[in-house]
Amino acid sequence: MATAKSLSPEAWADAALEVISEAGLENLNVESLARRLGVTKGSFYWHFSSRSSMLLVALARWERLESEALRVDQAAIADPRARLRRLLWRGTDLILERLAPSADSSVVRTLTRVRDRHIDQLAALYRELDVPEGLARKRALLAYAAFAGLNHLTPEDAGVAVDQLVPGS
Amino acid sequence: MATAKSLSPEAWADAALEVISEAGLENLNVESLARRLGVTKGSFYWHFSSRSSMLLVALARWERLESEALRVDQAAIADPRARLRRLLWRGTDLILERLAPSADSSVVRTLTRVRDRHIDQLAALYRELDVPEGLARKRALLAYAAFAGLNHLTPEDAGVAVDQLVPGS
DNA sequence: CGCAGACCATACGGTCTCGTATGGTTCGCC
DNA sequence: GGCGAACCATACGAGACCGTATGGTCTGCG
Repeated sequence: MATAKSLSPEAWADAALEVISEAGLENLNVESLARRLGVTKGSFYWHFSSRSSMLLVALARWERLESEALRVDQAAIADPRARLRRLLWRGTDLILERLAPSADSSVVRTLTRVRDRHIDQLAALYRELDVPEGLARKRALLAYAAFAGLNHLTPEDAGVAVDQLVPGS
Repeated sequence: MATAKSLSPEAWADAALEVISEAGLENLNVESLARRLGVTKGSFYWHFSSRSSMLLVALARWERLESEALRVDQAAIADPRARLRRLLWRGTDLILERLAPSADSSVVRTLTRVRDRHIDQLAALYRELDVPEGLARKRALLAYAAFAGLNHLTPEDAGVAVDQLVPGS
């Protein structure tokens, strides 16, 4: 069974992010999270002072991992068009979608930062694709709106939408 | 004080839709809803058998009102471009946004119907604007993705995004 | 008048979840 | 060997919410 002798805060954060991705933030509760890790609440409240403090750690971890994964992902693609397409598909990230409807202020702050980074990155890509300066940001805004709404379409339809956001394809 | 002598199911449904628009579906609970209407739970459970049955009524009412309001709205605008622009701005409907993250099956069914109507309407408008048949539906899908993601932008940025979805403007 | 039913208040039981209290086990280290 | 801290189990209290039970009030109507 490989009974891991001890749990780290990161293990809890990762499990929390899994739950958020699968069932949304409102279904993230301490006891089911503990069960998922094979322990009980006693363990949770040893590692964290409250549910919300754990959420802070999980959010910070997600922001860091998301940013890093995006960086690596983008760096591995030479063609700007392919890079743009890849970035757009990240709109279907489930955690992003599940976090969006939250009114929690720490969630909102995190999402705002991530959003701004995404928009900036989209604008940079359009500039790299020879879209004139003024238009690049406008295109980025349109692309981001679609990016944020992609999961409301079927994957095939989402593909059709993404295609139209990649110039000359 | 104009103490309304009696409450109708529609009054409950309207109040529920307000709460959903303001605070989301997960914050819609019977007692606070009753307080908003100046009564107690006793009244609620006389009019409805359960919270979920009331939600069904509210959803049906929303779908009907939304559809009717859209029809009237569109019929009053002659220019197809203005009509398209107006339709796109409906993506910022708060109820639509607040309902989207729900996993409730009746909510999902309602939203699917509304979505399909919106996409069809977008496609029809693009055709009316002389966009070739095959492209019209593609444009509609892109427009809908953006439509669904508009509230993730500031109003000004949303305006910039919408502009790019209206041909020849 | 007086009754019946519509409409609402109040009080209660049940469930879920957070957080606390407290006790048990394991492991490094003197 | 024994001590202390890390780590976890178990049991409990508190609050939010759903739904039920039951009783009160008002109104139309025979």
